[in-house]
Formats: sequence, C-alpha cells, structure tokens
Amino acid sequence: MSDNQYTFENEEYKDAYRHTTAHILAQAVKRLYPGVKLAIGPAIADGFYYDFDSPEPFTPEVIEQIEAEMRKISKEKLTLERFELSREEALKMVNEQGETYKAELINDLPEGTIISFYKQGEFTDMCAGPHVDTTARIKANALKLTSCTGAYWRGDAENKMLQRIYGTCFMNKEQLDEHLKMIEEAKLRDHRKLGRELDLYALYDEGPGFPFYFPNGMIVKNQLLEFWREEHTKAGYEEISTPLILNEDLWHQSGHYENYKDKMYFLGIDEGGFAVKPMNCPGGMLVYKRRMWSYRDLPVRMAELGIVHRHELSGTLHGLMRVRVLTQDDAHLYMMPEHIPSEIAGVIDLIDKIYSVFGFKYRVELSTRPKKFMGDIDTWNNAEKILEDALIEKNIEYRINPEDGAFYGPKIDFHLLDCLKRSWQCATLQLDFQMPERFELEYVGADGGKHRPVMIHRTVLGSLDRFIAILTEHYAGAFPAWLAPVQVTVMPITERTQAYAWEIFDKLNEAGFRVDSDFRNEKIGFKIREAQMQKIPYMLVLGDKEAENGQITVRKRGEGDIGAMTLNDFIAKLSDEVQQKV
RNA sequence: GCUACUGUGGCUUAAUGGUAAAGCACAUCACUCGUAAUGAUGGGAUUGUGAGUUCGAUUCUCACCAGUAGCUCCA
Repeated sequence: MSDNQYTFENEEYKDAYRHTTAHILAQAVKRLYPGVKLAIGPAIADGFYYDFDSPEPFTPEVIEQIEAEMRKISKEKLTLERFELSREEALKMVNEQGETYKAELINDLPEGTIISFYKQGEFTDMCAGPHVDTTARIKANALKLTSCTGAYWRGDAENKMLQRIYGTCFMNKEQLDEHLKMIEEAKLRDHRKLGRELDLYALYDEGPGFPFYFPNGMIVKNQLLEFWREEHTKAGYEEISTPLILNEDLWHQSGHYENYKDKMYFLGIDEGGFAVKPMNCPGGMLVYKRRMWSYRDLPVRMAELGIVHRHELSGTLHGLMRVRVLTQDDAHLYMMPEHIPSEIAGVIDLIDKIYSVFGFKYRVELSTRPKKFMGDIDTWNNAEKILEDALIEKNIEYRINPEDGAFYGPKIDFHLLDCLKRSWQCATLQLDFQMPERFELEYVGADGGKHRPVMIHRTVLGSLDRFIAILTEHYAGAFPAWLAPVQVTVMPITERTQAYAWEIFDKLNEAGFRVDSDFRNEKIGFKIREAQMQKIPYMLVLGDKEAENGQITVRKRGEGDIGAMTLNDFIAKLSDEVQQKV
C-alpha cells in the first residue's frame, strides 16, 4: 500500500481506520471492565460504535475514562494480527472468553465462512476486517466518544438491551475539530430551534406530539399547499375531504383495527364505537363507492389532505418530524391492472418534479411484506415485482427495506435528510390489491361485467409537518421569497420618512406581497439586525434620499445592500422570484 | 415502550441545603440616529408536577410528566 492510500479519501481505509478504533474502544472497555461482554462494533457513516453487555450502564465519567484508555492504547503502538480458526476452534476460544454474543454470531455464520480474528496486544476480537496495521495509526488526539445509549441486541426489541457507545475519529485533530464544529453548526438549523426563533411552530407539554402552528408557520404551510394544489391539478388529481372520526366497524372492515389498533385513538363517549382515523384510505374508498364507475373513468386520482392521529411511542416523538397528529398529502388512485405501470411512473415523476423545486436529493427504498400482512403471498410477490420493475424501468437506485411494507401492500419510500443527516421517510407509493377486495370496490369493464380495481396509496410530501420541518432545516430558516412568512419589510430611517415608507408599504401590500414594517424609533442598524435574524428576504431602507428621488434602497438577505431602484423595478424583481420559486 | 441524560421568568443561561442572578424579549422615557445591537428606568420566575428526607430544598431521594440522544417503531 502506497502512502497516499492512507487517507480518508480512500473509503476502504476510512472504514478500516474507524473499525480499528472500534476495536480499541472494546479493548479499553475490557481493560477497565473485564466482565463486560462484547457484541458488535462496526464503522458507520460518521464514526463507529460498539455494543456491550454491561451490568452497569456507562456514565459520562466512565466514558471519559474509556476515552483516556483508548488514547493510551493508540500510544502503545500495538500491531494488529489477523488469524483464522475453524468453526470449532473459534467457538472454543470465544466460549473460553465468555463471549456468548460472539458465539451466537459464529453459530449463525453460514457453512464455509472463513472465521477470522484480529489480535492487538492482549485483546482479540472476531472480525472479518479489514483493519489498519497498528493502533499507532489512530491518532490519540483525533478520536472522541460522542454518546452512549441503549440498543437492542440484533436490533430486536424482544432481545436484551445492550449499551452502545458511539464515537468518531479522524486522521488528525484538525479534521476532528472541523467535524465537531460542523455538527454544532448543523444544530443551529434544527427546526425545533428555528421554529421558536422564527415564530413558526412549537410543541408544548400539554400536547406531546401535537404541534401548534403560529401565523408565520401557517404562511409557509399554506404557500406549500398552494403549490401542491397547482401541481396536483395539473397531474389530473381531484381533491376530497373525509371525516376525522368514523365508526369502528369501518376500521374492522379495513383491517386497521386488527393490524393497527395499538396506535389508534378510540373515543370513549357513550355513543360508542368510534375511532379517530389513523389513515385516510377507508374514508377515501367510501368516496369511491359513492357511484358506479366505468372502465372509461379510470384511472381516478383522489387526493386528500388528511389529518390523521397515531399514538406513536413516546420515545419516538421528534419535533415536527415524528408527531401524533399529522397532515398527509394523501391520494388514492383507482385503476385497471394495465394502468399500473404508467400510474406508478406518473407518481414517481410528480414526486421528482416537486422535490426538484427544493433541490432535494432523495434516497429510495423498496419496502417488502411485513410480518403482519393481509392477503396471500403470491399477490404480495407479484406486487413487489411490479414496484421493483418500475424502479428498474425508471433507472432509480434503490435498496430493499425488508418487512417494512404497509400491512396491505409493498411500497416505494422516498427519504430525505435532516440537518444532522438523519433520514426521514417522506413520499411513499404503495400498491394495494387488498383494500379494494375488502371494500368490494368495482368498475364496469368493456365486457359489461363488474371488475375489481387496483389501488395505489401515495403521498408526495408525506407528512406536511415533517416536510415543513425538513424545509426549515434545508433552508436553515431562510425560506425563499415564495415561502417566506414575510417577503419584504420597509424600514424608515427617521420619523421624517415614515409617510413615504407607508406609501411604499401600501403599494407592496396592494401588489399582493407579504410585507412588514419597522417604524420603531431605532437606529437603522438595529432594524436591519432584527430583520436579518428573522431571515426576511428583502429589506427596504427608506431615508431622506429615497423620499426625495422617489426610489427605494434594497438590502437583500445574505447579500447586503444591492442599491437603489424604483418600486416598480423591485416589484417586477420580487414577482419574478416568487414565480420562479427560487 | 426501552437505555442514558436533562427540566430555573416568553427565550438563552448563572447560582446555592437557608426563601433565586444576568442577557435577550416586554413596558416607559430620552435620543431622529444611513446597512447586524443607543442609553436609562421598570414589571416579570417560589426553580416541570407530586411526595419524602431535613429545623429549612430550587439544590438530596422517589414517583410521575415533558424533553434530548439512540434503540425499537414509522409519514
């Protein structure tokens, strides 16, 4: 290996480097707490982790001690040696060490797998590798343990909860510092923080998972919806609205009661038997059933901005990203089987078109049959195949998310990233042969007989709430003019120019812009600071000079003073910007 | 739900086993000041909720509630 391969530019080396650091972490823990059992410890996107079965949880003080021990190990310059053992020898060794989790891993390895170990000093760990050659490669001042949490063995809540220590490491201290600084800066974009600062939305103790939207937040939401409606009309959708609360019988018929009741809110009033909808499809299907359909009518695309309530586990709530009440930009498409490929393509195109306005890069997953499912396996396999073919046809890169489909069908999910690169599912496209059956949906075919339509459930934004949170973090609160709660603010420099400022204000208002004003007796620098912090796209500075020559001086967020112009020129410029959605 | 941690005026933070400090914000007054903070004065918290230990708790203990990170789950 030549020297220039020892760099994080080389992904393989980066992984080996961080994986070795994970081993150093395990070695340090074993030195300090010999009774702790090892589980697994991989390299991940921004660092590594190791899972331990420890009788005592690791406190922050303990974490510091472990980190210190890791630095020591790095300085001990231990050589990493790889060796291989047969299955029997490997089992014998880990059993002697009391490493029961490793034994379980070995037992689950397919026959014929080469079982390799890496040894550094007194520490040996079963591992496929690769690793770096010596612990001296890991710079003692460029590693950091970042957090300690619980994590279930093999990711299964039925299993024992282990202690996971997360950490990261870099080639040098500068890179580590840069990384930590980047994380600090990313936290400034957190929608929960910006939501308060920009007076958009917030959550209160009184309603865990039930967000409150303030006037500013409603503007962003409504602008987004206006755009959404335009695009959906163009794409041939019609909009409906169905009740939030419906008879329990309906939820039995749909299978939600059976498959989803743990997350449903039931009403305990004496009329009895009513539940708050956790999904929109049953209501939507009743709308479909209101009349008889001809095959000539299909496909039918019915959209609904449906408000759904779901009792999510308390530990999963996260700002607007994961809530207990959300507005879904849902739609149900009813079609004949031959429509399926083109309808799937249409939905994917619509998602791509809308996301591209925001410049979002998305990741696609194909979620397959879950453990709790409706219908027969052949239908499922067929549906999964159809979705997979659609992705291949569109040349979309995707990964399989096993057992994560809806209980009525497999789905294609579109994921977006938040400020800390956490992935959130937004758009989804679900192919459903079950619900039409359950609800006995029909259309009359060319043969004059009744047939069963196929159904697609889909969202583009997903949860409006989540999407707004993602947008807030994406723009760091500096919404483009078309979304910004306030597009422009007028700021007279002194009382002398207040009348002129009012004149400008009124004209902008009449032109249909969201305009604010700052007529306080404050210095212009102070007003600018506040408007800047509120991330208002345009500030109009109006002093004696402007009043005299009938112009306005424009300050643009992020760019500063862009000079004087006429109000008409400014209106043209801003209109254009709003139109272009830039 | 699980593991760990956190919870002080609207917001951000300080402090202490003996009845809470500051900045921002807010109110009043003065200043009329040209591109990221003018100055002064004032009002506002019994320290998430409940219980316990104690002569006395915001500070210690427990329970509950809420939040943060992650696991599980999921739009």
